[in-house]
Amino acid sequence: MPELPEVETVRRQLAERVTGRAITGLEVRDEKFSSPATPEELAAEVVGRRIVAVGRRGKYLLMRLDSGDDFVVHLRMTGRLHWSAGGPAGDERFVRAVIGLDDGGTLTFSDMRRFGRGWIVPAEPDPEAYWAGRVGVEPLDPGFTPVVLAGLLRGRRGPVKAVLLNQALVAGLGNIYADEALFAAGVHPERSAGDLDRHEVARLHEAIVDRLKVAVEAGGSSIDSYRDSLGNYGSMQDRLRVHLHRGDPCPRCGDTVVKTRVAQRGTYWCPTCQVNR
DNA sequence: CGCGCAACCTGTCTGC
DNA sequence: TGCAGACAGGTTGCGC
Repeated sequence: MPELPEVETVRRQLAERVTGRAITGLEVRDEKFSSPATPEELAAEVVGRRIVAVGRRGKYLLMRLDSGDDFVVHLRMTGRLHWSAGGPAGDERFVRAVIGLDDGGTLTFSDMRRFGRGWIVPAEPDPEAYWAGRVGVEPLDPGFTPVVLAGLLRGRRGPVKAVLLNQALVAGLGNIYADEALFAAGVHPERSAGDLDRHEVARLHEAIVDRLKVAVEAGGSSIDSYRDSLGNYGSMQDRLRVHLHRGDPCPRCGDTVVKTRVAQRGTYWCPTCQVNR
């Protein structure tokens, strides 16, 4: 499922290919894509506009338009944004929207489960107010430090994994990289967030940054449906240490990786390396 | 405010 | 073999 590394991979590819292009058409094939706005309302904001930059906030992909507005796309679980030099691409059954570009290229949004959306965050009056309640610190920005992480964990009694999944606190971690970061840090996913000592917080901070950086370099994890914007697989799925590895030996100690439910999510961890003290 | 949980979807897996 | 139900998980919204 697309998390920060997958969205960042798509962002980099699109930045190279669509920056400077004008949007010549928006064909919405599934009205859920633009909802609650109508397809006509969304098209009115994007058609004729030029894409001046491609950015990212957590798992949100942002195409900055020359109007100053952001055309935001969220892939949710099974969304794909596919760029092609010619016409629409991707699995015809699941194509939800087709964006035409002035060089003849096409961005095709497909999404089996129909959770993904595209919408406008207007430049006025205050886009930051829109993001403030949704996305927290960017874990690959210099502003993400052990002290900042400690502040986010402080006073919270819920499981530390729930904090990592909360986009309003740390932006971009999902179920895959939360599991991987907790394993790399040697922290049990159900540890009460506020109970971590400063050494554990430091290890967790380092693990989050490291796992995300490695995953970005690997082009993300292609589990189930994820492909990048050129239709290629990532390779991080081959380097996951515990996620999806129930029953396999822990790569560190050899004990058996287990799967339980934490924060309403399937959670993979090592009972020896991640002790809930 | 913090936390848990249902809902949104549909293809695939699991168990009887 | 077939079919019902569980499962997958990012985000929103509601209830306590």
